[in-house]
Amino acid sequence: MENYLKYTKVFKALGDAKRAMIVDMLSCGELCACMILEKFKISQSTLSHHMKLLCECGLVKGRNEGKWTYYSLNAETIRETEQFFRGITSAKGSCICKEDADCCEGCDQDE
Amino acid sequence: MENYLKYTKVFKALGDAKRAMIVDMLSCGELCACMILEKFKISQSTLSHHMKLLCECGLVKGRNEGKWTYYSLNAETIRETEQFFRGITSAKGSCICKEDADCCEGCDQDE
DNA sequence: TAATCATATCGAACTTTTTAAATTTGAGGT
DNA sequence: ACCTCAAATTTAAAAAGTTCGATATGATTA
Repeated sequence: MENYLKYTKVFKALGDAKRAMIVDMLSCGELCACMILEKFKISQSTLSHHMKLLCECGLVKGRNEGKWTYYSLNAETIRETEQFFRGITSAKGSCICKEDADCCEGCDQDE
Repeated sequence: MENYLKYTKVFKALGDAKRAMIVDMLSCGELCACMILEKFKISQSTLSHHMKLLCECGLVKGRNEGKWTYYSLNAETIRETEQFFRGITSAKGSCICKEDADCCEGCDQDE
């Protein structure tokens, strides 16, 4: 149940084209924030905000080195998210309506 | 590039706990809107709105039968979304920054 | 220890999303 | 034809998200 909390945050993070592109860029390997900034027509503060969201949902890790911050993907969250996605989209997955008939009663509390 | 358009819509749809739960419920098989409504503490109009979003992004299909509307998952979009996710999270995927150095220039136009 | 550079945070404007009540539509049933 | 029921749409209000300029922080450099 608390999985919904965790992974809808990840999906929300990917629900923005720029953030999805940033993830794509990072799939090639670690990048400095300034490198990412060069690729986009956004302000530095906006990028910082996006990176914060990506880090908070666990999809991205940040690492400080002197003045710079290097970002890279978090393989574990990626693996888990793919698993969660499979879980909710296949009958073999968690399938809450089978497990617990009253599962959705409190669903508005976790947002 | 237009993939970002398409799949960030899917992720946005899943970026809401209730909608993710609805998808989970539908993974067990087709359900009538009224059945889904019973599970949630939301109004009929709100559910209708959520179902519209889920259909518009391609994740869910609707089918009318008399007064009722039956919803089911769209296997094709699910498969494609998983592929897209793998694409942007693995170095073997699309990796826009390798393919096109100026790929992100116009990224704010597609939202 | 100032100045500078890379990021982060704050504050405010603007846009989008979420939600529900009220209404409409469209299909049966009486 | 009229009534009823399921679902969609409209409307409006509140909540959340996006963006950027200005400012703060914190590390290197002169």
